[in-house]
Amino acid sequence: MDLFVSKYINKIDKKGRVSLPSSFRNVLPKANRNEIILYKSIKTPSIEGCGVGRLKEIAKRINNLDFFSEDYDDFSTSIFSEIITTNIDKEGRFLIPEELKLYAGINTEAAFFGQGHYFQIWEPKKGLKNTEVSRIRLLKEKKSLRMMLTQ
Amino acid sequence: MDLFVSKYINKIDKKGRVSLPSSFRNVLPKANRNEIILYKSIKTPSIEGCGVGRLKEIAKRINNLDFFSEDYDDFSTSIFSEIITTNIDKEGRFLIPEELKLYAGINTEAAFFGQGHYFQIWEPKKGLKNTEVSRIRLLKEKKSLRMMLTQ
DNA sequence: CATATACCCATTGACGCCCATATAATCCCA
DNA sequence: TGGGATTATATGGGCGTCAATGGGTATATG
Repeated sequence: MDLFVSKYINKIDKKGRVSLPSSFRNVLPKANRNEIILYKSIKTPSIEGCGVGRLKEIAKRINNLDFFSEDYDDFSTSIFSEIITTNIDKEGRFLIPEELKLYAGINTEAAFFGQGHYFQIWEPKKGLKNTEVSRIRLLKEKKSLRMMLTQ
Repeated sequence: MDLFVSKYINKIDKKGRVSLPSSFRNVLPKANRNEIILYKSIKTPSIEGCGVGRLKEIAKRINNLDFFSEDYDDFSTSIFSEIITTNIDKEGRFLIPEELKLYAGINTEAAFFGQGHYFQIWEPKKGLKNTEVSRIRLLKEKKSLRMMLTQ
């Protein structure tokens, strides 16, 4: 599987280390399997992460926005200037920078949520709440979640 | 046959393993015959499953949504983070995650129902009950449909 | 020199792999 | 065509490996 899927809740130890779920590590290209990038999610109090290869994709997305719009500046500033690269140790663990932990309200545990080509890291309770709200919003709006899944 | 059809009731052993019915295994592409994805059914207290190929389809579809829209987040959260991939061992067995077993009320036995391009896993009694209710509903609708047509 | 980070090793529990058996299905040949 | 032999499937259990976690120590970096 070459997508980030499922969710995991891992502990943060005294040194601040947390294991990137094994299935997430396997998504990273064999070449750069010991490095990921992290940045603040724009729309939620969470951290987003992915392999370094994904940077190009993000750049493309932003490039597709209207160059003269405020969004363009906002996104490119908030995302690019805030991106942090972090190394994964031999055991598959990495450090979440203090600033990002604060932003996401993370303390002793981190919840990893697969999002396909990237993933999110949440304070567990907030993350689970968010999933629920997301699902309810989709069902309420009668958006065809079912079609997405079954057709 | 490249469709999931028929129904089977299999035991869950002490280790939590259950055999994926042989005919279901044969539906999976030879390439990814040792991995399936599972997720909570939206409308019923059951688990739905299918091969990983479907997941890639879904990923493609979500990726085509506006990256910065709320829908994008909702879909990718509700789908990717809720999907669980699980491996099938040499004997054709797999583990049903605890969370999904709870959702479906499954304990010692699992009932597999073919649904064409995907399948459902039920607590046996609930599953049989559901087929019956389904059948009755269908008959009722047929009846009223016929009345509509002939009156 | 002090703090932070990387590397090494250890522990625990879960999971995958292997082997075994019983029952059912299929085959094959007289 | 009948009946024994072979194969497949569902199931059970032992055991090694790996993932998640904890901690000690070296190294780096300012």
